[in-house]
Amino acid sequence: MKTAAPISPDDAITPVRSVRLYETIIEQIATLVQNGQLTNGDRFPTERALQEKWRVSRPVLREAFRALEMQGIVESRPGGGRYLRAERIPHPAEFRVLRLTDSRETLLHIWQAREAVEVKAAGLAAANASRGQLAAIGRPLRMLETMTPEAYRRGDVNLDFHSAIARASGNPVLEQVILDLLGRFHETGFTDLPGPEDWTGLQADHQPVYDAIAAGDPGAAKNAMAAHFESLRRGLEDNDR
Amino acid sequence: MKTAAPISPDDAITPVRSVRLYETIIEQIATLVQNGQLTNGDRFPTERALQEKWRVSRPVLREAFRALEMQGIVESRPGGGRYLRAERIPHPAEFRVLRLTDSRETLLHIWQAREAVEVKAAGLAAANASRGQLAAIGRPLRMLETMTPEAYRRGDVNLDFHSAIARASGNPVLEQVILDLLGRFHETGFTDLPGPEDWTGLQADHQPVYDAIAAGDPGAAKNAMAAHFESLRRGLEDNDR
DNA sequence: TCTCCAAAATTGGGCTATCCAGTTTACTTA
DNA sequence: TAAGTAAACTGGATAGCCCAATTTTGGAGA
Repeated sequence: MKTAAPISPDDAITPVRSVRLYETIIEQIATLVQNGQLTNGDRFPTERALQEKWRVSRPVLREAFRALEMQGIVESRPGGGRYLRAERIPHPAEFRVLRLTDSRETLLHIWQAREAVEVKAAGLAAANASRGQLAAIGRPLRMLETMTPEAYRRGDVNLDFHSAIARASGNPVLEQVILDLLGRFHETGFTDLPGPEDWTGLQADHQPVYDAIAAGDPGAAKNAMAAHFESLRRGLEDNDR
Repeated sequence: MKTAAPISPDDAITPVRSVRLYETIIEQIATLVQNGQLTNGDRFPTERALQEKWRVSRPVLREAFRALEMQGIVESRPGGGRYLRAERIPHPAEFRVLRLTDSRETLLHIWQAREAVEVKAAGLAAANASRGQLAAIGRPLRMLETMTPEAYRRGDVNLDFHSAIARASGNPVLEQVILDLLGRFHETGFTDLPGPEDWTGLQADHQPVYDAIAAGDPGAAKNAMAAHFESLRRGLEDNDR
């Protein structure tokens, strides 16, 4: 077995991999969207129309749409046409799905990513937060004092605090990234980070962040947020789920 | 219009959406992998064999494999068969790629988000990058020396550099976030950041990042990446697309 | 017996033609 | 004018075919 390929000793050469027709079709669709000829809710031309326009067979067309369909980018309604369900067609590299092999490892990865964006957001929030946004950050902090275990278990308090800061950053892009990561973090089922007993510890972490933002000190805010992530990191590494 | 459906007043009930055949095939494949009948480098049965086994047509089979192929889960070799390129088949929900909904945000917001996450990635890459990953980072750097304006305009060189670092970070979550932001950044049409004339300037920015990663110095790598973002920020603020 | 090479079988890539079941659209009729 | 029905349209799925690339096979020659 393994009669050895004469070329590509350790497949570092790149196997040329001829371009598949369905890939070029996806690019066609992508340019269609980029040019603005098609926007979010729009209906695609019919298979038969596109088949003639791009000179490919229906099966190929369907392969391309299937791939996009599974990404939630297009929606197919039998008898009713196809509809665009995204603002843009992602870059091919983005299609590689995030494969979560080990859930504990994944948790750390999400944590790292969250730290990067949330530290940044804390700094921006300190510089930009309005009165109302500041209040939104302080609210979950005060709720921490008078709270039932069930309410805490729902994890909303912690989530509210972080998403309020994300919003106060004044950067919608950053905010969306943070919200997405928060969502994934909660999906892992890791709702009770510090243990339901020491909310005081959580508050001890959150309070300095709030104070620094309220004081309008970006450097201090970033440090406080970084310290918060650092202090909980150990708990993540030990605790098995 | 809208003769009103007795059920589902505002279609929140779920439109049943009949199951597509290719989806069931993907499930079949998934169980095949789960049962251990197929492991990572293995070769799939042929289209003809599976077609008979599962009683579906070839096009359906191909749609399923295409979808998995685009995720990098299977590899198709014309004349050579199909191969499994993953340890497991992700849950359907995981296939949804991270997509930020609102696309009309300023370049600066994306830039800020990129900085947060890419500086982090640079630090991780310095600590974790393998030989091959380091080579992948250096490659676009060398291409910068001998390049036509057209090739540059395509923006791939810059994109390759940044996505290589993202991958080298060893954090798939971070990588996905970065790829998404890179995609959005390019979508804005802002391909020629520093102007096609001073590639030397771009290289002057990129080189220190590479050097620090190659040296395995996380602190230096983060600083170099931060400097890179800072040096281009002004250009972004002035130039109105 | 072993090596090397060409012919044959295999395999994925792709196309055409056809049928089916929902969905729209258009037209007829009350 | 409104309602109902038939026709046209659209995506879902199949069958069968051809092609090019890759393997496999079977010799022929050393």
